[in-house]
Amino acid sequence: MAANHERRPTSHGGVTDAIKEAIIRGDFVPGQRLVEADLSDMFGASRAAVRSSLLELTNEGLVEKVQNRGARVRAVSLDDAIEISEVRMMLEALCAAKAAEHIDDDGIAELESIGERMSAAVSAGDVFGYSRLNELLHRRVRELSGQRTAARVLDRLRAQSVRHQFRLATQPGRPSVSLPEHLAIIEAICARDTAAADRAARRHLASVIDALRQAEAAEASVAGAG
Amino acid sequence: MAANHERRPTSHGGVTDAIKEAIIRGDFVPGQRLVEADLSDMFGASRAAVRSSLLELTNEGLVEKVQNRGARVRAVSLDDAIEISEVRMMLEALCAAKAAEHIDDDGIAELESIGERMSAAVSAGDVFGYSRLNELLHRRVRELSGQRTAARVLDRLRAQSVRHQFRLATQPGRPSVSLPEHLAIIEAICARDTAAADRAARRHLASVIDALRQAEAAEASVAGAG
DNA sequence: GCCTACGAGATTGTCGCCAATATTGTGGTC
DNA sequence: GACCACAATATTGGCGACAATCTCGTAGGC
Repeated sequence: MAANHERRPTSHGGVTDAIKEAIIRGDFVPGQRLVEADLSDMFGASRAAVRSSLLELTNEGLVEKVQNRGARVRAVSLDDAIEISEVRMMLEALCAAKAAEHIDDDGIAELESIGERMSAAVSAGDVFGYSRLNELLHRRVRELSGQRTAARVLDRLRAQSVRHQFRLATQPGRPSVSLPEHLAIIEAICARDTAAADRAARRHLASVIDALRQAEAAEASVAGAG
Repeated sequence: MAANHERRPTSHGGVTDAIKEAIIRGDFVPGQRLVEADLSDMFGASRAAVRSSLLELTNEGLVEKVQNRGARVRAVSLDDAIEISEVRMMLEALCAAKAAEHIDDDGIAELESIGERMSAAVSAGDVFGYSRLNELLHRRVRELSGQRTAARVLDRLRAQSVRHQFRLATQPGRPSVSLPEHLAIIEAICARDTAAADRAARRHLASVIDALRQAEAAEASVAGAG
């Protein structure tokens, strides 16, 4: 298993999405070589299509290419993840504030529904469901903000850091820390309080960075002890 | 002049840079169609090279491609420019704060030198020189911050908005508004005052957004009167 | 006179081949 | 026994040609 990339997208966009998904899902691990001919067989596309897809994904920060030495899945270090989270802190705060400004009644109902489902998922210990709601919440806030420039950047950064994101989500005790932060963001946006939304988003991302730093420290001590 | 794109880069990177420069310099105007065969002749490269360059520049937000309908130079609207400036406000503030944290004596000397030259350029009415120093200052702050993720994003956004940037710079009276803002950023960073650097960068970008909005209003009234 | 269907030209999308470069394995020499 | 030069292989980079698609002009029909 872990490999059912046997569609026939043939064309550029399809191959790009397929490879992107495979990287995000973890079918291709960080550092793994991506040989054009192999991908070409795997997805049933021409080498040219694979080639342009690889170029596009390089621009998105998901793969790294070296002249005449091929492409590999980009390995996002913990330092990179922290940098990404710092940028996200700024931009998610911007989007949260904008969302608070522009939100309508339908949006409020939707966000509140997401909040309730998140609480339920955490109560039920449904880590995976909570993780998906987490992603949904962040995406909806980005969309509701109407700030497409920031949304595009955040999309890319999120794709780059899914692995760290997921590791954090499965960390024991993490959901009970992040849930109230998420609820605070929802509450602020639904109250149309831009300043509070900004602060809540900042606090949440600061907490993410803290958690990453702790993971870094834990890993270092394990490495030292092992 | 306005057209001496007759190098022979042949390879991908060279063509990409050449087209990018041509767009940034204004040799290709917003909305202009970019026909692959024409570019291929113009730069002496194969169509495949031009093609991959166009794809890369699409990802950078400098050109827009439509399926089977070709590529055009992206026309960045005033609304787009304001969005971009909003994102820049967040990220330049982050970089300024980080720069204030990490800066060493050499960096301080360099920034102060840039500040002095900016003052001199404004005194002398050297708009073009001031504009170049402006870009230099922002770039050095990005680099000194050590935040490569933010720096990469800012690089792209800046390339997208050069046209608006330039129009602002040539607006009469604008330098005397932006100079003290720039000097405040330099002073805060050199004093290693992260909070002040953050505020100064925010204030500067807020002023840019204001200027853009005024340009929007002025244009609307001209359009209404004409 | 206007609308629709068709066709010629232009432009992009895709593919397979060949050359250039890096990597790996082998043999020889000190 | 280890190091270096060289050749074989694997992989990427670049190019030209062909097919698919779109645009625009033209002719025919209502």
